[in-house]
Parts: sequence; structure tokens; C-alpha cells
Amino acid sequence: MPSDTIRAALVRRLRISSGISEEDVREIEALPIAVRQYPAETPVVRDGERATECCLIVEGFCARSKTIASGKRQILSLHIPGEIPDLMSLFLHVMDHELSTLTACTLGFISHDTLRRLHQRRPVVAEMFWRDTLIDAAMFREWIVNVGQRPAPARLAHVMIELRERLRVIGRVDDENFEMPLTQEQIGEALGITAVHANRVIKQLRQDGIVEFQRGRVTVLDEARFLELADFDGRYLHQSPTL
Amino acid sequence: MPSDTIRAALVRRLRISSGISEEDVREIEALPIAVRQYPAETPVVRDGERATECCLIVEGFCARSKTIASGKRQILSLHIPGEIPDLMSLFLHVMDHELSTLTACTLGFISHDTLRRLHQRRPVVAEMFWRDTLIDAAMFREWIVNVGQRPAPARLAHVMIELRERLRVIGRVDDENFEMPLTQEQIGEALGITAVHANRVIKQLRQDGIVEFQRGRVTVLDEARFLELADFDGRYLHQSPTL
DNA sequence: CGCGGGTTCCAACAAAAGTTAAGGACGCCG
DNA sequence: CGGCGTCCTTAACTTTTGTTGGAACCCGCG
Repeated sequence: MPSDTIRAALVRRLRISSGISEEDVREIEALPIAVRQYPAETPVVRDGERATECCLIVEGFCARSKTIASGKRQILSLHIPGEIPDLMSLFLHVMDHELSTLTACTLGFISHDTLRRLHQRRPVVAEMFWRDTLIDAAMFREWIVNVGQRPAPARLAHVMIELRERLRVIGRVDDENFEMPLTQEQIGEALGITAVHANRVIKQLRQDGIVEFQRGRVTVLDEARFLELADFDGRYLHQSPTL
Repeated sequence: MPSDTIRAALVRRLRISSGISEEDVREIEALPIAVRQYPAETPVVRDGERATECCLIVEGFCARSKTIASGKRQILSLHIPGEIPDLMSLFLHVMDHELSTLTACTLGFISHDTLRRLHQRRPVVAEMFWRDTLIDAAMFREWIVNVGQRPAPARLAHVMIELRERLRVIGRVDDENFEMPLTQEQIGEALGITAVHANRVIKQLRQDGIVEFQRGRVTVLDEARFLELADFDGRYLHQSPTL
């Protein structure tokens, strides 16, 4: 796989969220990245593990999650190409959660040493990555609100719209139709509800003519009601670096 | 108020979570900080506001929260002396949530410019603060799990133990007895339940002889059952920098 | 000292979500 | 092509949580 394909989504995303310079782009293009293939539903970095590299998603979908003593799992975030979901491991060496693939993925690994040297050489890039982890935290905050305060149908709509807006940045939304490759079990784990209830909620959104969801793909039927239901305000994604 | 009192809790906390050097301590002691008093239940930084300074809690308790369209509020985190809850505003200028006091507070304000100059001068301090925002994110992740997966009594126990462990670092736990100055309304907002239900849960913990909670103070009655109920694993607080 | 506002506490009922169980669709692989 | 496993779907029932409304309590303040 050519180097620019590996880094394309990352650079595209950084341009939008951090206003990266051409010089910095060249630095990122020069980064040594070890590319590996992962099958669907596979752990990439485990909870409790000590990480020595960071993971760039080149292709495919990933999720971060935590499992509690009772065995129940909570999905914390969804991740798409161009993202580095475990950038935090650079400073928080032992993982407090798990990173795993949802679909088959192409992942690129960058060693902590390499990243630390890059930070020393280019403090601006370090700040850019810092900003990235702060946006990560902002997304967690919104996820708390979603799970804590919104009724289940609104939770689902909100997660869907967040995903759509992020996919849009990397050019992956066609006509309000986008990928969301989760099983109903996983949707339940993301929303803090059971799979049975997730099914009820999906059924209701379909019956109300708001969205269709099948085979990992979302089709919006009534954009206005979808937006209203989700109570979505995208400010937390901080997609404009100038603000 | 003498300068060392203002910075005491901050330095104490950084020593434990980041292994700060004496030289860095001196830099922090030299930071210009504007101290102001705030009454209880007062917004400090509002959602949507553009911040130009960061807020150090010198004395008192604060909380961060988001309010959704329906008017319901979700508390995202609790904050104690020595913490800088809005450090993220350094790079994410417009606030995506609110910071407000719970009790009467003494707050110290440090301008973004000052902090940015400090980062340039001492990259190690920048990394320390970065690490701090990453721990912040780790706490949000655990908060998601709490609100998403645990039954209400376990949620309450978990928030209580998290608070206790953090208070312990700054030397504010006496004999398993510690401050938690929230009304039942606020506890509900933190746990994603109503105030009525929060009351039920508190009543049950009291009846079961696990913890007592009155007038903003928690007294643990049965530590073993308290821990088991909370399903608490403090790794996410990342209190040991060496790991 | 009594008044008033904000808590705390509680009961009765309603709604949302969890549990259990089972049938059906779909795709993969032998 | 048939069997198997995963996922989806639904129903019936239980449990948890929300809602409403009201009483008791506490505390600061006039």
C-alpha cells in the first residue's frame, strides 16, 4: 500500500481540525509506519496492556470499550480511518480500556519513540496531537451525556449523527447514507442498553420513518426529525481550529 | 493568601501523578495567578464561552456539566483543590461544557499566554499537563461505564470511591470519612438518574449498612461491601507515573 | 422566634428498560 | 445443497427508574 494512501485520511482530518502546515504534512509523511491487517472483532490493544506504539486506522472501523466485573461491556467510542484511537498511550502507558476492530481493518503502527522524537523536533505537531486527544475527551463528555440523559431513541440517533459528521470529514458520506458496521448487540453496548432494547429502538425509528438501519448501513429518511430527535450540536467535535 | 498555599494541592498532585522535578516546581511557583472568590453554585466558565485563562481550584469543590435541549443536566466530573478542570481550553478555545462551583470556592486564574510561554520554555511541564488532560479523559471513560452499565447503587458507590481516592492524594480523607458536598439533585445529575431515585438509592445503602451520607459527608460503614458494590479498579486514575 | 426556601424523604402510579425464551432470516462452509 | 451459527426479531413478563405530589425537616434570616 502506498504511503500517501496510508496517511491520506489522517492528513485530511488534521487539516480540518488543526489547520496543519505543509511542512508538518511532510514530517508526517516521513513517519515510519508498520502496516498490519486485522480481522473483524479482534482486540488490538488490551486493557491492562503496556503499549509501546500507537495505532493509526488506515481502513476499517474500530471501537474502544471497557468490561466490568459482571461481564457487561460498554463501548466508549467508535473510530474511523485517519484516527489514532490510542494516542493517549504515549503518556498513559498502561491501557485502562481495550481497543478492538469492528470490521476487518488495515492498521498502521507508529512507535512511541518515533512520536516522541517528532514532538521534540516539531512542538507544533505535538500540540496538534494534544488537541486531538482533547477532542477525544470532548467526545467522551458528549457520550456521557448521551448515555446519562437521553432516552434510548435519541441516544441511537445521536451516535449515528456523530458518526456521520466524522465520516463526512474524510469524505465517506454519500447522500446521507453511511456505514455503521455494528451489530445490535454492539449498538446496545454503545448506548448502555440491552440488545433486545436496541432492537426495539431501531424498529421504532424505522416505523416512524426517521432512519433505516440494515447490514451496517444507515439511511436517513427524515433528516429534520432525525436531527431533532438526536438533539445534536456538533460544537463538541471542534472541527474548526480557528475558533 | 500566600503563594505556596495557592499552589500546594497542585504541586502535591503533580508529584504523585507525574513525578515532577524540583526545577519544574519552581517554575510553577513563579506562575502569576489571579485569585478570586466564588460563592457556591455559580458558573465559572460557561458552555460556548471563549476562554483566555485556565482555572486552578485552590479551595472548594467544582463540577463540570452539560445541559441538553430538554433542560436536563449531566454532571461530567467533580473537581477538588489542586486540579485545573478547564486545562483543555488552552487548545479547545470555545467551551463545550460548563464549569461551575458546588461549594464556595477560592479559584486561581492563569492566562493562556502564560501557560503557552511556560510550555515553550519547559516542554516537560507541557507533557505533564498533557498527561493531566489524558487522565481527565480516562476519568470520563470510567464515568461513561458507570452511567452506562452499572445499576444505580453501584454508580453511587463508584463515584464516592473515585472521589475518596482523589481526596486521599491531597490529604483530605480522615478515617474513611470524606466530603462530598452534593445535593441529592446533583447526585442524580451525576449518576444519570432523577433526584427521587437518588434518594431511594441513598436510603438503600444506608439500610444495608454500607455507607451513610448526610450534609455533604460520606461515612463508610462496611468497607468490604462498599468496594464490592462499586466494582472499583483505580487503575484509570493513573496515579503512578512510573507505570 | 417564626417565616420561607431549599432540601430530604416518601408513596402511588406510569413508563422505560431488562430478562428470558424462542422462531426466523441470512450467509458461510462442508 | 443442506446444516450450522450468528444475528435479527418478537412476545410475555419482571424489574428498575421516572413522575407527580405532598409532608417533614433543616437552616439562615428578618
